[in-house]
Amino acid sequence: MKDKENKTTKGKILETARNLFLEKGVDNTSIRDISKKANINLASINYHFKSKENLFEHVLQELVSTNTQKLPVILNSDLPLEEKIKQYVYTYFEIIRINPELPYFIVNVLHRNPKKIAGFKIIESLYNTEKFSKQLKEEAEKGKIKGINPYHFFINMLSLIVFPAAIKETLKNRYDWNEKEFEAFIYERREQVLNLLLDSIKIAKKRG
Amino acid sequence: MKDKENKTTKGKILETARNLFLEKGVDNTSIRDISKKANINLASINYHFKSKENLFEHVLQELVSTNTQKLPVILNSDLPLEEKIKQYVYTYFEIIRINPELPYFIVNVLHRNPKKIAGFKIIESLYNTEKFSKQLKEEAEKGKIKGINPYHFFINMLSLIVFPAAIKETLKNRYDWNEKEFEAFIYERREQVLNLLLDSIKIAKKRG
DNA sequence: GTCTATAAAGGGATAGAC
DNA sequence: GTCTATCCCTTTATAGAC
Repeated sequence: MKDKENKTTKGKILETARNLFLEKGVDNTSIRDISKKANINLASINYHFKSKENLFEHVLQELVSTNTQKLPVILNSDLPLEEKIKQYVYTYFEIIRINPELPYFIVNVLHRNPKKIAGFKIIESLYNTEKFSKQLKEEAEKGKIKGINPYHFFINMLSLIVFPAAIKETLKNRYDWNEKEFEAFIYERREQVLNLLLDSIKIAKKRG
Repeated sequence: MKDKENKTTKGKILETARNLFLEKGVDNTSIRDISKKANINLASINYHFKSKENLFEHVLQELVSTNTQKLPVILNSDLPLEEKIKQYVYTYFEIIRINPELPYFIVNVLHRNPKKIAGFKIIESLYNTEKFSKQLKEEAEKGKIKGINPYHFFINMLSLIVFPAAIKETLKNRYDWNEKEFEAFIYERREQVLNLLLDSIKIAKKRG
């Protein structure tokens, strides 16, 4: 993704702003910081993006659409339930592996201005769970899986995948893990989470 | 808790700062905001707390110790495993019910300065899982529960409990829940999470 | 311990020359 | 489209009178 960035002024501003926003948060990054790091004149940034808030919205749109577009596609696909959950979990873990700062960034901006941000189409689509909910309900009715509140199941998925990444630095500090050790933990966690989720809706087989 | 606040200047500053930090975040709250809302002279705040960062640290200490001190006590108690998990889950949900902004606040400040904050004794104690880990391991060796990586189990607990609260406003917006509906969802979730956690380590009984 | 006043720095944004 | 210069506001923090 970063390699494809065209090196126009606009592109350079977006790239630098994205990196700084992810690293330090939107409110702790000034357009002067961006100006310095990108080597682009301060007034030029305002010329291209009109305001910091507008620049932030562009960065958010680009970040979310580039990184998470696969998730709603999977959720709304016609895949069988188990395969769907597997792909969703694996894809989400891979997104976070590539972009480890994303979970905290999203949690942060969602809280900054919930009404506004939650209304963004691109954010809304992440929580498009209608088809998935219907699928869970139907499979339960067929007796293939345990009955479960689909909202809870979806939020279980989200929580188990996203939260550890959002407190990554704290876990590393607390348990004295270096980056490699943390990565190994997360890699192992991928299977762990998938199994937990699948087991939680699995109906115990009769022995025989 | 809030009722016990003594109405000294220092107490009023702490209370107002806490409310504003929880509501808007530390970086979006100025000491001027605190000054206005508490009706206390700006210079007086700096007289009592020396700097905003120092005030923040006092607020954090007070918030965490007041609200979460029960959690490490439960985790390090001699309760049987199942009862321990139950009390931990229930207590955590109750803490969040009383103080719904706490999860986001903690996630936020943990990320602001991870090295410094994670080093606070009061924060460290929240992640004191040695005794609990040992207990999980021993029960597994006795064949009472499934073997599981204790870190994963602990982080599963944390994630399932804390994350939904950290994105509360987004969930409310997305699914058109009012405060009451969200509370009902979380109340229901409490059982859901507890069962999920207990089931995940339960060994299937042989039929007989 | 509380007040007014102000220093000193940093922030977003724009005017106007090129 | 890019530059310098600057406006104007907010912020943290402190000096010094009371």
